[in-house]
This record gives sequence, C-alpha cells and structure tokens, in this order.
Amino acid sequence: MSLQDTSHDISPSDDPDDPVLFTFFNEIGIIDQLARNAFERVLPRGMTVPQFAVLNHFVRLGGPRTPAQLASSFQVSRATMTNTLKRLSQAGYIVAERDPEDGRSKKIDITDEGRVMREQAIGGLGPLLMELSQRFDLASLANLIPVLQDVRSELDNSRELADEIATRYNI
Amino acid sequence: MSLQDTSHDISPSDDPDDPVLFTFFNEIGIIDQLARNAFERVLPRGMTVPQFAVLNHFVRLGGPRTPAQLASSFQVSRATMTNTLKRLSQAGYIVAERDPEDGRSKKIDITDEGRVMREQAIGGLGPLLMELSQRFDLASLANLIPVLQDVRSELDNSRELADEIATRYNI
DNA sequence: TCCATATGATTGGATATCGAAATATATGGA
DNA sequence: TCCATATATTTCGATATCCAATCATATGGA
Repeated sequence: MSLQDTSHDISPSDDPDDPVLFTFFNEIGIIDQLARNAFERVLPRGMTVPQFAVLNHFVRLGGPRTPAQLASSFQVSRATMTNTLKRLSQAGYIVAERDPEDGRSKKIDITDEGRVMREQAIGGLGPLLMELSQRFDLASLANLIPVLQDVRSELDNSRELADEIATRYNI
Repeated sequence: MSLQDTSHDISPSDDPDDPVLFTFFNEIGIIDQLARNAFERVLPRGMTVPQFAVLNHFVRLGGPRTPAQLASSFQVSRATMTNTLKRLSQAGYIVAERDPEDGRSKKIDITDEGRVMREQAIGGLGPLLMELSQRFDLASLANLIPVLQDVRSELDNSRELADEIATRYNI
C-alpha cells in the first residue's frame, strides 16, 4: 500500500507537508498495484506475474540459471526466488539439477510444459499491452523511463542510508 | 516482482520485442519494491508501511472512518484493510466501535498510543525523505507526477478491459 | 590437514494482498 | 409483514515478499 491516502481522487495533493517524494512514491505504489492486478487477470488460471516473469526470462535469455542469478536479475531476495521456483517446479514448468561443479548450487531450466504455459500467458498479456499502448501516450512514458532508471539506481544505493537513519532514530 | 528481468543493470532494454510499456511497468515495480523496503527499514520495529499509512491518515485528515472508506482511500480491497486494521487494533493503535446508525458498519479512530507511534515513525521517515530529497532531482520528479497520475487514472479504468481480454483469451 | 569464513539454498515466521465465500444488517417492494 | 436484494465486514485459502536462522559445500590460510 502507498504511504499516503488519496481518498480515491486523481488530483495532486496540495498539502504543504506533503513533499514531492511522498506524492511520487505514492503514485508509483498505486500504479504498481493496479498494473500487477491487470496483468494477473489476463494470465492463465493459477499463473502469477512473478512466475510468468521467470518463464519469460528463460525463453528470452535462455537457461540454465542458478537461483541466485535469478534472484539478482529480478531484484528479489533468494528466499523469495526459492519460493517462486518451488511452485514452478511443482507445476512442472521448470527443472532443477545440482551443479556438478559446485555442490551448493543448482541449475534451473525451463521445461517444454513451461514453454507452452509461457505461450498461453503471452496470449492474454500481449493483447492487454496492445490495448494499453493505445490508451497511453507512449512517447511521454518513454521520456519518463530514464528518470525512473535514475531513481531506481539511487534507491539501489540507499540501503545503507536507510540502515544508518534507522540506527540514528529507532535506537 | 516485475515482468521483466534486468540482470541487475540499469541500462534501458533494447530488446525489440520489449515494448515501452513493459519497460515502464518494470521500472515502476522495482522502484516500488525498493522504496517500500527503504521506508520499512526506518520504521519502528514491527511497524509496516500500510499500518503507518493508516495512522498517518487519521492524524492528517481526522477520524473516524469506516473500513470501507479506508479501503477506498488506499485503493486496497476491504479484505486487505480488515487485515491491517486487525493488526493495528491488536497493537492498541486504533479503536473500533459499531455504528449505532448502521449495524453493519464500524467507526475506526486512532488512539493516543497510535498518535505516539505515528510520531515515532515520522522520526525515521522524515530524515530518510530529507536525505533522498537531496539525492534526487526533485524538479524532474515533480514533472513526472502528472504523467504518473494519468497512467494511474487510465489503469483505474482498465479493470473491465483486462476482464474482457481474459474471457477472450483464457476461455 | 583443519578450521574459520564465505557462499548457495532453504526453512521458519511474519506481513500484505487478492478473490470468493460467508455473515450480519438494511432496504424496498409485494 | 416477509422476502429478495444490496451493502459492510470478515473469513478462508492462496501467493509474494522480507529477514533471520539453518544447512551444506567451498575456499583459503595457519
């Protein structure tokens, strides 16, 4: 959920103690929620956005990959990736085998069933993206992307900052 | 998690079948994740972003509010709001009483303990926002906000679109 | 060789979130 | 009055996500 309520209106907040960053992250959070929800609706029954993302990764970039590599690619914790991989594996969409070179590690790859499921997922996702493309001003969005990437990069570096502030203020 | 992996780099994707919308929502998702995480780090032990958001709502806009109103304000389902309110209530930060006018409904309001907790939360959140304000180009972010609000508004209207596509493609 | 440390993966416990179903109360019409 | 329908809230079951702790395997230095 976002930091700030909106009372479900779309107009900008004009509260003076409502800094730009607040409003910005608020919008980001709501958009993420709505987009995730829209995508999930057009995915096949039981398929989720994170699971599809992993299947798509294998189709587009090829396998195999280790769980650690996947976690890093998607910027989630290894624990989270373990969870997603477990579900995909139980559904038969991926296979895992131990790495003979390094007994700690695993090699994950997509199965034929996984490829079929990924195709089915594209079947609904593609049309949704098409429709949304027509509704949005894609040029404006394209202009936003570099700024968003800067923000991401800065946030990426601010974990220590947050921890430092936490020790300063939360004892 | 986002739809698309990034292999943890920041550069724009130049994959031709990687439409602007894909990249855009991908960035949004990662930023939301990172920001949420940063905020959670500076909140007092046990306090979460959604819980703080509700307390902050009461302090800024006053109470009481019904669960349905809160759910609508934050754009989450009523089930989700019930869950958050239960935790806040168990911690003593809010109180609920039945609405004498309408037996189905409840009036929620913040307690003094809730106000204290909200102040403590501001203690860490404020400094983090300050620091981030210095690291970011706030003017660029401010320019983005209207576009983001348009996107949100469009997504807000696209639930039926997603459902229609779902019935078309997912049988 | 042996141990301390590092690294990969998982488990356990917590919260958030959704949709669907259940529960309780209103409301309006026959 | 009584019932069908609408609305408010909660419950249930599922997934995602994190952190902290655990387990297994490597690796490097004494």
